[in-house]
This record gives sequence, C-alpha cells and structure tokens, in this order.
Amino acid sequence: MEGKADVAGKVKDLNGKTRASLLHMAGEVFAEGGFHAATVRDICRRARVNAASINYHFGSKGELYAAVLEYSYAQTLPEFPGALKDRSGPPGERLSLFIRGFMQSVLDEGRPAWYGKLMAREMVEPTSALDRIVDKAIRPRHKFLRELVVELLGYRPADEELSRMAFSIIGQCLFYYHARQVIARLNPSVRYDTRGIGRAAAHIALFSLSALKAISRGKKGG
Amino acid sequence: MEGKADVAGKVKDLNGKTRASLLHMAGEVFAEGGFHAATVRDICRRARVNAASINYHFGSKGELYAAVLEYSYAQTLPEFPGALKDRSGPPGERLSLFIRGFMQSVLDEGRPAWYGKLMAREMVEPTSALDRIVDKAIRPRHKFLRELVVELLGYRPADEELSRMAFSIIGQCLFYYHARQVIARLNPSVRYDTRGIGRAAAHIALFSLSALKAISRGKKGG
Amino acid sequence: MEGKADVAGKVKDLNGKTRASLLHMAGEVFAEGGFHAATVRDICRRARVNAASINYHFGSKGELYAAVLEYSYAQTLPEFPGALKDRSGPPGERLSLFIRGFMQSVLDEGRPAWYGKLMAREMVEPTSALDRIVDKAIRPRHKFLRELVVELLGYRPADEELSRMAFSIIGQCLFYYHARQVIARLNPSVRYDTRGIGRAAAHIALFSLSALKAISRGKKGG
Amino acid sequence: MEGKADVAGKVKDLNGKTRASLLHMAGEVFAEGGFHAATVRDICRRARVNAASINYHFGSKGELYAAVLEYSYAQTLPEFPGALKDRSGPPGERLSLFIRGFMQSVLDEGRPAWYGKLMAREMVEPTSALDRIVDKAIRPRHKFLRELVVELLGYRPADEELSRMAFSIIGQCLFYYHARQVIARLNPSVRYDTRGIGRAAAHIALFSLSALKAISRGKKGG
DNA sequence: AATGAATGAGCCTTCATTCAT
DNA sequence: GATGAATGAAGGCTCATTCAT
Repeated sequence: MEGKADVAGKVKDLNGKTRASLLHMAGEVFAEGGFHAATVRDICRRARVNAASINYHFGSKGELYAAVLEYSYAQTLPEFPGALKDRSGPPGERLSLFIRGFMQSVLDEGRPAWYGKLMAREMVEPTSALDRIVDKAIRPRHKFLRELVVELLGYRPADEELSRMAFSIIGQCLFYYHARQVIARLNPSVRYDTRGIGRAAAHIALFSLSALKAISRGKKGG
Repeated sequence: MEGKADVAGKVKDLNGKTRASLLHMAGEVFAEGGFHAATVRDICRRARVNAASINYHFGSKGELYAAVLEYSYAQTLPEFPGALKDRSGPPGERLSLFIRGFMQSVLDEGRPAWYGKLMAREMVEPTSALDRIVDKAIRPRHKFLRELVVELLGYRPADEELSRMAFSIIGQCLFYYHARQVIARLNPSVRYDTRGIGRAAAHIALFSLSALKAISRGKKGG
Repeated sequence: MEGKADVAGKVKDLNGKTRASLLHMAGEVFAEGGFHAATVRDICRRARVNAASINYHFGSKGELYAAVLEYSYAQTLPEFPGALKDRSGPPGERLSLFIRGFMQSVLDEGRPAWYGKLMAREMVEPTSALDRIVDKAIRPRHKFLRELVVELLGYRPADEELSRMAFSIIGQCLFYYHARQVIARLNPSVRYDTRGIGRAAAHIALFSLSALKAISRGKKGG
Repeated sequence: MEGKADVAGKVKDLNGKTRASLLHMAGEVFAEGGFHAATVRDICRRARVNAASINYHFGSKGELYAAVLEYSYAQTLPEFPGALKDRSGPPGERLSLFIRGFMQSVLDEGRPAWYGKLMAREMVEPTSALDRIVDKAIRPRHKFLRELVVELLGYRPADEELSRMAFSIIGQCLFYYHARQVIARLNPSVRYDTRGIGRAAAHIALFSLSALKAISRGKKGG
C-alpha cells in the first residue's frame, strides 16, 4: 500500500518534475535579467531538461513567461490582502508593515525570491504581459496605498495628487531594487539582508509618514 | 606634442560627420531601449552609414556605448555644478530647482534628450560602464543632494541615514521614468509634457521638503 | 490457422476506434497538403488521440501514409474494374464515363474524397510509396485507357504512341486538379461543384474523342 | 589598364559571386523539391557560402524565392513574345512551335533548367508568389494560346470554352513534367532528352490540332 | 576614411520519434 | 491498448563582428 502510494507519488512528481522545474528556473532567470535577456536554452540547461521542453509544456517562451507570472500571482495574492485588510492597527503602523512586506517581496534574496522582482522588472522593461500584471498585482497595491494615505492625511486629496502620494512611497521602495548596483557603489554600507531591508523600510516609512503628517498639518492649518 | 595630441583628439571628436552622426544616433537608440535592445544595424541605418562603421570608428558596440556616455558627461557636467553651486537662494528652493532639472533631463521628450535617460537606464540595467557613470555623473549629484539635505535638516545625520534621504528623493523622481508605462495605466491623467513634469516635480519637492522639515522638527524637538 | 489470421487481420483493420479514426483523418490531411506538409500532431489532434498513437499503431509517419494508401486501394479497386469492364456501351460513351468518374474522384470536395487526390498528389510529389501506387492504382487505369483508345482508333498504334494517347487524356484531367489555383485566377468562372466537374469532363471527352476520331480518319485515309 | 580592368571585373564578379551563386543554386533547389522542401542551409551549402548570406543578400528565404522568380522572368520573358509574335507562319505550325518551346523550358535537363520548372511547380504547390507568376508568366502564355485556338478553329467560342481549349493543350504538356516519375514506370521507353521532348511535343501538337480541326468541322458542319 | 560583403554563434521554434508507465 | 512526457535534430532567422578592398 505504502509502496504503491510512494510510487504513485513519485510518478506524479516525476511527471510534473520537468514542468515545475522549468517554471521555477524560468522565474529565477527572468528575474535576473528580464524577459529578453533570458534564453530558453539557459533555462532548460539549468533545469536539466531538453530545450524543446518549454515548447511542449508551455508552447513558447512568451507563454512560459506568462505562466511564471500567473504562478507568481497565485503565490502572493492570497497572502497579500489577508495581512493588510486588517484595519485594527493604527494606519501609520499598517503603512510600515506594507512597506516592509513590499520591500521584502522585492529584495529578499531567499530561494524563490522572484515573485516581487518580476513585477518590479516588468515596470521598467514592460512586455505584453504588463496589462495583466497591472491588473492582478499592481493596481490592488496601488489602491491599498491610496486608501492608507487618505486615512493618514485625514482628508481625500484630488485624484491625481492622491496617486502621486502613492507613487512617492512606492518609488522610494523600488529605488532600492532598481538602483541596487548604484547604491552598492555610492554607499557600500547599505545591506540587503533581512536587517538591511528592515532598516531601509523603516527609513522609508519614517520619511513618508513625516511627509504625510506635515502635509496634512499644512493643509489643515493653511 | 601635447598640442598635436589635442588636435588629434579634437579631430577625432569633431571631424567626420560619420562619427558624430553615429554618436548622436546611438545616444537616441540607447536611450530608447537600452544597450541590449539596441542593434548596431539600426543605429547605422538611422545614421545613414555603413553597418561596419561602428566597429571601424569605435571598435565595438560596447565601446560606442562608452563613447556616447563620455560625450554625455562632456555635455552635461560643465553646466551641472555651475548652476547648482550657487548658494544664494534658500535651500528649499534649490532642492525644488534640482528636482525639476533632474526630472526634465530624464523625462523631457525633446530631441537630444538622452543625457539623463542613459543615466537612469544604467541604474536599472547596468553595463560594464556603470562604474564610470557613477563616478562621473551620479556621485556628484548624490553629494550635492546630501549637502542640501544637511542644510535643510539643520544637522548632519549619520552617513547611511543621510544617503537614504537622498535615495528617497531621487527614488521618487526616477519612478516617473522607470514606471512610466505603469503610471500611464494606473492614472492616465498624469502627463509627461513640460507642465506635467513641472507638476510631478512640484509634488516631489513638497513631499520631500515636508518630510525633511518634520524629521528635523522631530529630531530637534525629541 | 487461416481463420485466426483473418480474424486478427479484421480485428486490426476494423477494431480500435483510434486506429480507424487515425486512418481517416490522415487520409484527409495527406490529401489536403501532401505527405510532407502534413504533421503527425495535426492528424492526431484532429483524430482526438495522443500524438504517440501514430507510432504505436503504424510505426511511423511513412507507414501510416502507406496504410492510408492501402486502405484507399481496398476501397476503390473492387468497384473500379467492375464498373468499367462492362463493354456493352459504345466506346466513346465509356470514355466519357471514365473521364467523368476519374475527375470526380480527384476533384470532388465531398468528405471522404481523398481516394483520388492522394493518387494525383503522389504523381507530382512522389514518395517511396509511388511504386506500389503505380502498380495498384495507376497502371490498371492506364491499361484500361489504352484499350479504350485502341477501340476508338480502330487500330493499335505503336506502344509508345498508344501510351501518349492515354497521357494526353489523363493530362487534361489532372490539370484541373493540379492547376486549380491558377485556373481560379485565369478564369474565375470555372467551378468545381458537381456541375462544373461535369462540364470540364464533357469538354475533355469532346476534345479527346475529336482528336482520336480525326487521327483515326487521317491514318486510315493516309 | 587591362590589368586594372581585369581586377575591377574580378572585384565585381567576386562581390556578386555569392549573390549570383545563391540565386542559381536556389533556383535549382527550389525547382527540385519546391519551396517548402528546400532549406536555406542546403542552398548555402551547395553555393559554398555562409548560412546567413541569404538573409544578408535577400532578407529571407521567401524573398530569395521571389528574387529567383523575378530573375527567371527576366531571362525568359524577353525571348518569349519575340519568337511567337511572328504571325507569318501557318497557325498550326505556330502551335507546334509553342508546344515544343514550352515543353523544352519545362523539361530540359540542361544546366539552368529551372526557369520553366518553377512555374510548373508553383501551379501545383502555390506560394504567396503565385499571383505575380500568373500575371508575369502564365497569363501571357494563356492569352497567346487562346488567340491561336481562335485562329485554328476559325471562330471564337464562348469565353469559358475557349479557356478550356487552352487548358487541354497545356495540361497535356505539363503532364510530362508533373507525372514524369509515373511515366518512367508506366512506359520506360519515354525519354526526356531533346529528341524525346521533340517526340512528346509532336504528339501533343498532333493530338491537339486534330481535336481542334475536328471540333471546328463539327461546329461548322453542325 | 569608409564600405559592401561575408561570417559564425546563437536565438526560438517545430517536428517525428521514443520513453516510461 | 494507449498515453503524457520528454527528446534530438533540424529549421529559419538575427546579431555583432571581420574581411577585402
């Protein structure tokens, strides 16, 4: 019985091995250098499968990329709103949590660390998948940030101004990812381990909350 | 001897329509799609010269890219510190001016508008030219921003914290360049003409100055 | 023994929806675009079976093709000489009937209409199956035509000349199949429905009978 | 002087060598197996040039094919109407000449023997170049044949019937090309050397002229 | 100083086939 | 009896570079 179950399990693993391996390796490679710089040969070599496997399992390089992104949503979306919908804490703390979580998803060098990186890459070097990424991953976060900003300001600014607030916050975060090579040269003391990410997130939270507070005060006072 | 070398240098730099034309077209093409997406054939076609010209004049695609960057420094560096070294105005105004100037150099769609774009691109998609770019173009601006921040805070924070202040400001600016496709989808009302750039720069200046003022007050008050 | 073999043969031929479905779909696909343009994946997809089925049931794409042809002979041969051996009618009418029948088998767009098309295709784009096709399908028709020509002429010309007479008749017929795309451009009024086929066949019959009659008269008169 | 001229000539030859060699080899290969069966690698190997040459000189396999066809028109068109416009001889003789010329251009195994074969192939296995082929090469010949038929009949039949007369003649000719493998099996005594072509052409001329004469007589007599 | 011609490496994809179950 | 998974060979094409003049 157990033996049979094992065999069945193995079968399923073995059958799905190529596809899964491909999916993960592709995620890594795409996250490293973007869609265009990645080559199917490299992905297949690293996954130790035949170069034609991508075509068999996904149809084309582009569809593999789409599959990687879909997989990425499936991994991150369920957790995202759950942790953040909670409106129990004070809004400042929730913003800090969001910033920290976002930076970790983008910067964490852990193993399957490409969930956030793909999104960040797609911003800078968009492919035909951008529309879907915006709808599935970016817009929800943007909306979330906007609502938080309204709470923090104590009033709702004009639509465009409100968006710009969110851009200011997210722009600070992404800079640590996009410009990491430059940062390493400008200030080598900046680290990207968990503690380093924490310190960067703390700074951005402080900077942004200070700005929002001051703007709110100025608006109300003025 | 020295004179001759100078002459030769000048000759090499200025003479030869082919070389100059190549340099400008390459700048445009590199700024449009980055180093990897650019093809020597496309550059040569647009410059109306033979496809072998790049290798003849510059040795390789990579060396052409380096030459484009060097040319860009030669054009922008002389003006940059001159306009900004001026300490006559109040620091807040000087920060606004810097932000506006920086965003214009990165976002302006005018014809020879690739000086800033190349720098912005290199941050995200670094090539072997990055070290030189950092030294010649980025570090000066970074230092300039740091000093401005010190002035605005009224005290000098720890080195790393000070750098992060500069990162927060520049990160907001670059977001409008790097994420322009995403911004266009999230909020189509955001424009990239001169007025639109001005409004974005104004927001970033307000956001940043508010943050610095509030932090300064908190520090002093705490 | 013999009975068993028969049963096995029957089983192999008739049983197994997969095998039969494959055979018919392959016939259609091969008739549409020829052997090389056909892909096993397409055939299997249309037959709604696994892509490996062809190799499982037939060994290879080439053997499938051979099987399709064999099946085609088995369908057409029994009827062919039966209907035409009948020497009751006048030879001119029998030629008209042959031409019409031949053109219908080649041109009719009805569903299982690939019996004649495969033969016509194989003439132009021969595969290794050609020898067998010639022996099983083409030579009998060629012989039939030759005998009819002898009857019509009233004498038996030299072997080569007799063959050429048959070639002249069959060449007119095949032109409507092979050059159908060109015909559509040269004279769009030419149709390929049943009536159109009938008119083409009538013309070919008239043209050929006129030729044979005139030649016969010339020969006898000279 | 002479030496210089020689050098210049050589230069031009050498420069154009790859392109010309490619053009001729491609013509041969395309004529042998058609557009799809031909591979750029094979063409380049036979022309002893690099596999990328086709792309450099012609852009793509398809454009190479188009260039081969254009070259073929340039070779055959000038001679075609010249020899046949001559209305001095009796129409029967002119038809014999046309048939013989057409068959030679299609069947001759001489060196650059693919001019007519490409046209014949395109009829059976059309590509996107068919429209151009029809306009440039086929329609002129079709018209020529129609006019000759009118002369031979002594009256002008209905448009469609007239076209069918031309089809009957040209169909007999093409059969010797398209079905040559089958002919070789049915009647190995049929040869494809100059004499053999002459005998085939003579038979087709006799067959067709006999038919036209008989039809004309029937029409007038009826 | 400059160029047209040619090249080799590498890209993504398609295909008939084989493997393991 | 049948199939999903996987493979190796080959296809057309693009690219930066080099050669010969």
